[in-house]
Amino acid sequence: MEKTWQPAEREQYWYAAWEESGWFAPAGDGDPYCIMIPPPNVTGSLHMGHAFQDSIMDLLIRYQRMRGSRTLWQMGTDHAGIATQMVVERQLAAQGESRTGLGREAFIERVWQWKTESGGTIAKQLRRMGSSVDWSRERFTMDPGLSNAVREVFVRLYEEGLIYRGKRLVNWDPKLHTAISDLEVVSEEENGKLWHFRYPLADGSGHLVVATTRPETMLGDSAVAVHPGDERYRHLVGREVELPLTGRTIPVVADDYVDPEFGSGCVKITPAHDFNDYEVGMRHGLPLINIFTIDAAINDNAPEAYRGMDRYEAREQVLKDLDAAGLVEKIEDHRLKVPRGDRSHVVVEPLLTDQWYVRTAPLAGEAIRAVEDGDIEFVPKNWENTYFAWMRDIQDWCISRQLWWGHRIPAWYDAQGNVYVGRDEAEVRKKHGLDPGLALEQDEDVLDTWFSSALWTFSTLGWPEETPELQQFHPTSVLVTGFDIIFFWVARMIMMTLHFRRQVPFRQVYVHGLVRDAEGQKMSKSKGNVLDPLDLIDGISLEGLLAKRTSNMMQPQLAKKIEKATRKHFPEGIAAYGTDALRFTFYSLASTGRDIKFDMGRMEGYRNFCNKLWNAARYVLMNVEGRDCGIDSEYELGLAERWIITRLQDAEASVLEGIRTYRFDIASRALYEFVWHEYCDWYLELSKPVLNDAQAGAALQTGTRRTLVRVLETVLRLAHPFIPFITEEIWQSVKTVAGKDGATIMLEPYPEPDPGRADPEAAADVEWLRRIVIAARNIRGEMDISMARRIPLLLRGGDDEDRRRSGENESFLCALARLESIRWLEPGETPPVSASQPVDGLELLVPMAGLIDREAELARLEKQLAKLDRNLAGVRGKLDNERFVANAPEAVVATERARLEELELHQDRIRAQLEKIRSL
RNA sequence: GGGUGAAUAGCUCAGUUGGUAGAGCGCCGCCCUUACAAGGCGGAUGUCGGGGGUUCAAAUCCCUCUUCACCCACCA
Repeated sequence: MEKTWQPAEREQYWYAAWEESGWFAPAGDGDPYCIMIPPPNVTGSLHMGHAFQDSIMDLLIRYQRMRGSRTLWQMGTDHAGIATQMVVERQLAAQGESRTGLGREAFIERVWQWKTESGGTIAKQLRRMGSSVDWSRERFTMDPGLSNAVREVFVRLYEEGLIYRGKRLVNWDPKLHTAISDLEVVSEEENGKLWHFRYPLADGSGHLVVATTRPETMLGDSAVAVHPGDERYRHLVGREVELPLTGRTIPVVADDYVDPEFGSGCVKITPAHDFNDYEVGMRHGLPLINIFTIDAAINDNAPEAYRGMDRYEAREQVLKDLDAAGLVEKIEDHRLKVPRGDRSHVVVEPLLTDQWYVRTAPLAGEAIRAVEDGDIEFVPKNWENTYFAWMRDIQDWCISRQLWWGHRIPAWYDAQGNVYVGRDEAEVRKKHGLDPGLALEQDEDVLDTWFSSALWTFSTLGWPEETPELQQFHPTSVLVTGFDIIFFWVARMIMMTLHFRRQVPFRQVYVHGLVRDAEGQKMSKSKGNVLDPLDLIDGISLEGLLAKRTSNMMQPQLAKKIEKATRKHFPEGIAAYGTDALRFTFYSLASTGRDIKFDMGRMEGYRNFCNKLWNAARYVLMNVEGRDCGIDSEYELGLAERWIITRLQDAEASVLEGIRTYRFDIASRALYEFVWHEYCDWYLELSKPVLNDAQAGAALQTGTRRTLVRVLETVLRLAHPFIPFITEEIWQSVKTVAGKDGATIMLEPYPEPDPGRADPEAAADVEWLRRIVIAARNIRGEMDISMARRIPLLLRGGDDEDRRRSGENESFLCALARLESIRWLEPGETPPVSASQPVDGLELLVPMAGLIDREAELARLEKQLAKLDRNLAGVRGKLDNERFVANAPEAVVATERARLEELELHQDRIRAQLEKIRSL
């Protein structure tokens, strides 16, 4: 084995080997276990969020596979309607072409072409993460099977009256020229103004004042509303006002919607361009005057002077004109929420259009109940509240998009505008008995991407066919996802699946946090703080990283700032840490549901951990290869062996519990702790005196070798779901000496703790041993005595148990504390002047002659004494409190009493030592 | 306006049913002791955001306040 673990070549080698062997596919006849991958954008690339999420899923999958479950990790990608269409449109624009120029068919052809070109990226990257997805079953939301499922669902919902078409006010994205759902609108507070305008009363008897944040919409006003109880304006209700600049008059209406406290208490009502005003308009039978084109420019319904102007241009003009007419009362600064499209980032416009909707309320009831009844369980549980809150107030879902890339809506129109819905045109004609000569046009629109995603758990398994996979793997076991798509995806999957399968889509939803940068900022291209998981795996130079972060920027002016920050955080670029280190970092940071700040320091630590494991394996092999490891021969387990086996059972139990409860931080810490601080720090050290002692019995040495190998082999299996590559690499080297002959660690059984193998006495003895060694090392360390120098140790006090233990473990003590000798003081014997350290009832003494500096020892003892005094004060405080003694459980009081005794003993000893040394 | 989460060592974070505050990184010493310097050994470091309360005992339970983050909601 090399001196350090070199992930670069070996990781890719092993992944290819696993994949070629077909080991990722479901196998065996164990209980089915299935995870559906949240389908990444087919043309996208892996970001830290994916890497995190995929690491978690792969851990669960590998764990289940090793346990013997029939395990399926269903792979697939999403066509990502808007996102993908935007990318291709941008490419076209760069070549001087356009979507509309190409025409629908050619454009879609181009998108498919782009999918073929770039569609492999994410798959390649997933492989680098070690993700053991079943590639043979890979699906795409627009492949024939899934498209069929989409049509089936649409038609059935339509026939059940759960899908309808209607002219409604929707969120319109004027840049992308499509409707978007409420969820795709993000509102942020921005600085704006509140303009107060005077609208003259039609009879010339004065005016009223309206306040607005959007002056240009006044061109579409069809009323002014006041609160019915507002005394100031009661007399105006029912009268008419002149709508400036338009030559129209509009009524004053009374409506509860108005807040008399806000602004002037009069609200201009623009039913075609504001959701609230729309409602008010409906209540009062007001006309809807749409003044915007699909670009949000002024259309022909507005006065001629404004036609063709962009909305912001129109705003300026309206303001100018109103000002000229002397109708501007005042202008105030105002913070307002501005709704923007989550993709285009332009301000969305409420616009009256024909769209398709899913009636969600009837679907929501079951979906709520499934979670209430525990058929679906969120982890952590508090996300259920978020889910409930949204589901109980759910709005109909606008599913049509005016895009070209996506599932075309299976609806056809005749020249009269009659709608026919069916799986295809032939079915429509047949079902409705339409004349073959009747011309039908299919709906131009496509479905919201999330519509097909909502069917993901069952469409990927072959629905509407009742396939064996569907039978076996549905409901799936757990959904691993981010909280940001609970509404977009999780809730809709639950509704659709319950409706069409009468089954939940998954039994658990594990909701993980967001991966943020070291400063807690969201990673985004525009902030230039994005980390590419592959750069962490393979490493990247500073120049490479800078180039990556500052190329193709939407806002090139930020490049300087990004460069500066990047130079600060990564002055030497990024080292190659390997996939295992990255994965382990994710696990260790994945505590319950909170966001994680990605910390390079931690990753370095876990890279070192991999290396530690690697070197432990080197040590083991070095001592074991070609020797008898007791696989089929006589062996004897010494104290250290019985202890490490005991600790291994504990570690296994902790790791399992961590995985079972989705506490990957706990599981990974248990592994780290065991490997580094038990196995390496102590057991490997304890094995040395045995293996190097010519006097030691052969059976004991065999038992030691056996245990070295077997514990290592078990730890590799225990760690494999976390760090698959290095464990496979090492396992291949140790499997033979460990008496194993499997082809791969990934199909070996997962370790299970066996309480019967625990040996509490051995555990206690080694615990004692550790304390003695640490105490001796403490004297050494504090006194700066080199490890090269062996020191004599004197023991005083203690009981028979202490004598037994020291007698049985002399060679361990000498080896680990680098002792020259151990000697018990005879009762009444006066020891030489020594440095000392109490351990329970025992006192360790190291003669000072030639070794220890008087002043240094005095300082050390003073320090210890001060610490003891603090502890003693605490304990005495408790025991002097009568109420504590009276009320606390006896066991707690007893512990404190014992502790007091011990502390006092130590205090006496240290005082005696101090006196003795001072008197020198 | 509602809701959620967070605040613990210089940094990133654990802390299970209340019972002596922990890890990693960083820091300070000493060590190239043949598995590992990506290492070993030893060490220092906290009014557990503030204030109340319950209790013999609170990082932990209750109330309240402050700060930060996020989610939802129609205030022109």
